Amino acid sequence: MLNSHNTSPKQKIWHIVSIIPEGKVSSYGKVADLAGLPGRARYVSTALKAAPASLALPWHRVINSQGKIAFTEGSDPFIEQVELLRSEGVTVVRGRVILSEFEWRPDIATLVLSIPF
DNA sequence: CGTTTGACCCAGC
DNA sequence: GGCTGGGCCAAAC
Repeated sequence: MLNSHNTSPKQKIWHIVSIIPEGKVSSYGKVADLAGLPGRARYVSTALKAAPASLALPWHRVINSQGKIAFTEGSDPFIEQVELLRSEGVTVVRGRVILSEFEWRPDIATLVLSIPF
């Protein structure tokens, strides 16, 4: 068995976020699901906030289930997220991303092989 | 300690 | 599209 017992919930979340491809986005709830924490979307935001900068996570690729940026519109982090997304080719209109076009849809096999827990 | 907060989500109007 | 109520629960107070 893999090391599921020594991987903390935060580490699992950080790992899932780390494998979201450039130019794609995922949602808090989806990240929670993939990390084995269904129903814990809220905790994903907590974990991202607590993530060490040294991990250099692509946190900007995580938005809400409606395709919208979760930060208050016009706030500094909101603006930063829009810029980061646009810099990698993701279209953002009024704080929203068209999920049908940019949502990350990993195939199961690739996903399993890229998750160490 | 008890209470509130929050980068959330979904079903059901 | 919007609003509500309920679920979620670690962190911050």
